[in-house]
Amino acid sequence: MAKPRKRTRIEDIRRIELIEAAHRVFRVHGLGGLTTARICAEAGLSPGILAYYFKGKQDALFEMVRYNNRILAEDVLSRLRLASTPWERLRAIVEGNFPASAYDRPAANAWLSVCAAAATNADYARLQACFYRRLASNLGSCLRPVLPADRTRSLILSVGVMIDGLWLRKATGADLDRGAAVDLIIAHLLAGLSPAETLALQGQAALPADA
Amino acid sequence: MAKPRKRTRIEDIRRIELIEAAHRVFRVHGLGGLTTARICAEAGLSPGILAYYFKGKQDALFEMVRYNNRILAEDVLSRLRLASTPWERLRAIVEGNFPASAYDRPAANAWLSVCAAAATNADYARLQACFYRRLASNLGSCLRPVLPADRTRSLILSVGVMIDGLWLRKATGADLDRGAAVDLIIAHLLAGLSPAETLALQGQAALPADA
DNA sequence: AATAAAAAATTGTATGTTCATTCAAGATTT
DNA sequence: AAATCTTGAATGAACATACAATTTTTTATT
Repeated sequence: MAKPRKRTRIEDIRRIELIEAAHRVFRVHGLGGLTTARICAEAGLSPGILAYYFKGKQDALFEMVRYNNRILAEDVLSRLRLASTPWERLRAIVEGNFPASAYDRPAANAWLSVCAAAATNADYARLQACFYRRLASNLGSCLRPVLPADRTRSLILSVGVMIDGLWLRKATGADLDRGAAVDLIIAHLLAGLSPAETLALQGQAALPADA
Repeated sequence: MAKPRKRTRIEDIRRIELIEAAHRVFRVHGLGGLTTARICAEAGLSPGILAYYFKGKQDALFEMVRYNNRILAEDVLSRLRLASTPWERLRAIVEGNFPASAYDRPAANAWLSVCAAAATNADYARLQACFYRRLASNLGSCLRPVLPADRTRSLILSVGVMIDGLWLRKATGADLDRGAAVDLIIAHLLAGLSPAETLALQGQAALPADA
């Protein structure tokens, strides 16, 4: 097998510059308005450069969506590290899905356009599946120790559905802020739990906090 | 003012044929794969004809989305006519938002791509706003007579959010059928209502059924 | 009814635009 | 001077739209 060529410093820098430029354009114009020319212009480079550092537009976009997902995932992770009870972990997961810096209309639209594109783009679909799997796994680790399996499954679904719905509503211009979104989901959780279950979630750390 | 020319029979027929053809292509390929050529081919006509009956592609697409919305709205309406208690009406609204004939992956994707496009297309945005307004108004007419204003508002929001989320999940290929979707929302409603409120909704028709 | 004239409907091609991608040439760094 | 990086223009594909030519339907006239 061919020894993979060691990356130049510049190559790494430019790739990141282009990915971040694409991300900025993406957040404003969505997937539809994302042209190679615009990305390069945003990065302050000439239009041909994109093909030099990426296999093509699709390749660059894919890296950009990964970059976007990583930001979300890290927000959740950093919040999880501060949580000690399952209930705090639950809250951390929900809050992490509405980052203060990203829960706005352009971002919601951008995310929506990726969901729509996932229908015909296997790479996007894979990223999305991975995203959902992580969310389900995170929620499950909080709920499973306290709730019966079917209740756990149903809450994982309904919380996931509400997160999606709240992002979609944001994309349509709904007058919702991060706090309202989180509150709605927390209220939904509380309504679906018995007092005893709530106490169990709040009172004891069913798993080590840094698992 | 000019007397509006009476429409030829053929003109009406062709417009509907083209709209329905567009709708079929739309359901399979989403907004992205919707080209004038494909629409005309699907209708069994030649590529130039679209410009004859519509101002352009955008015009045809707009009519097609309206057509799509009308199908949904009529499903809800016909169910509402059969309902006599507020609870039945509530259920009718929820079920009407997941028509047996349309809650499938292609349709969900198509709908998603319209939501994404609404970000940059004022016409789509207007249709969408109208759609949400009707949903909120329908739900409100059931809940308002029984619940305090803030509870009503919050349930209108959460049910709407769940409907959106369930469609979005469907678009990503989630293994959900119509029944599961409806059940999830009904369960959410029940969890959010006190026994007395549930009884009030089930027991008396707070408004005439055909209002 | 028959026929001619006009209007409407339809076709298929041509045109222009947008955009991703390619590449030869030039600039910069190693 | 060799390797790497960058440019800007050229190429070509996909597509909406415009339109001249042709066919079909309707209307008017005898």
